[in-house]
Amino acid sequence: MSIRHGLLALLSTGPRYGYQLRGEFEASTGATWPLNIGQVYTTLSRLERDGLVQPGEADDQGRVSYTITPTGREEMTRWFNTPVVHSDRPRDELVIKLAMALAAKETDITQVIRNQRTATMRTLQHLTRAKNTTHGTAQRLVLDSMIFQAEAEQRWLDHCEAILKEET
Amino acid sequence: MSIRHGLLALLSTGPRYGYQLRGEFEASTGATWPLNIGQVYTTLSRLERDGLVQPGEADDQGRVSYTITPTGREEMTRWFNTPVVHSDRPRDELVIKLAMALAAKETDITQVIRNQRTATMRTLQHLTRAKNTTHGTAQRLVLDSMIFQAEAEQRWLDHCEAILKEET
DNA sequence: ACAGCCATGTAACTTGTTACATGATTTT
DNA sequence: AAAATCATGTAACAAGTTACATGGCTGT
Repeated sequence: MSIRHGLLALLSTGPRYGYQLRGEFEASTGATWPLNIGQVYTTLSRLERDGLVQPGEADDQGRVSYTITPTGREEMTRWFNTPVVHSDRPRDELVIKLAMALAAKETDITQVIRNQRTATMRTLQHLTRAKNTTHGTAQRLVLDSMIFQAEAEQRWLDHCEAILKEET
Repeated sequence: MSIRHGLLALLSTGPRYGYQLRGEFEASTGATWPLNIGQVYTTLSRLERDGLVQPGEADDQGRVSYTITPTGREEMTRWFNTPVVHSDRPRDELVIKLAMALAAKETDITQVIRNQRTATMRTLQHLTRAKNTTHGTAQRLVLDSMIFQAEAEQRWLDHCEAILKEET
């Protein structure tokens, strides 16, 4: 529900039309999560369906601005006040993959780990380089989060390799 | 595509029926990601539709075992050999939330951070306790991954607070 | 008799996502 | 004139998820 709530939060400071919303969303998250413009419109329709936003009249250039409703504002506040918990999160594909490699007695599990480490290493390099071309605090924090996560992943991969070696 | 590939990987060591698959999946991931039994059947149907598995005849107790096809085996190998990259991953709700709190000039952004830190702390305690009742390497590695991630999250939250204070 | 587990399956829904169609305006 | 950007929108689909219906078997 990230995009849904993200757009809602952007609308909380005033009406916007679709194209503006994409711009502001990407200005915050940067190249990390590009947002397909089509998705903005589908999401806005669904927010409207659920009574969280309301479209206005099209202006002289055919642009339709959406306004947040009181219900929408409530929902946004609820979102900000409710922490993201562990069980809300989607299944982590990498973790499933290693767990299944173990269960399926994949012979090459250490190779799977090494492939992943190489890829994550490359990701870390991209992210570090990207930090130099960052504008604004939000973008920077998003990048830092990715970096922290990638580092944790590297540590976990090392840890997995160590434990698997132990078990031999 | 975690469940899809996960079930495929389990089937790679021999035919299984739905209920067995859920059991083995949960034996690996533990209480971390419980798998609704209905989802096993919907996923199996979709795997069949895509030619990756094939159902056999129902046995005397009405159980239908699925067998992986050559195409399915290929797909599984491809999965294991392809590292999970950064851009495959779903948007991280917490990161979006903080980025949007900044963009929306949420006054209480530090409160959002503090709420999250408390919740993550509690998660960490649960996870640490859960480690004592863990059986098997896979379950242990899954839990360790969650712990590493939660710790990275704590560090990131501290980092965010520090940077926001700096900017005042 | 009844609770609970084993076992299968379907219908309905959500979010996310992309491909496509359409046209106005702006820049080169 | 052509290319790029601004701008809206729809159709179609994937994957995940749950609620529900159904029935057999097992233990108390």
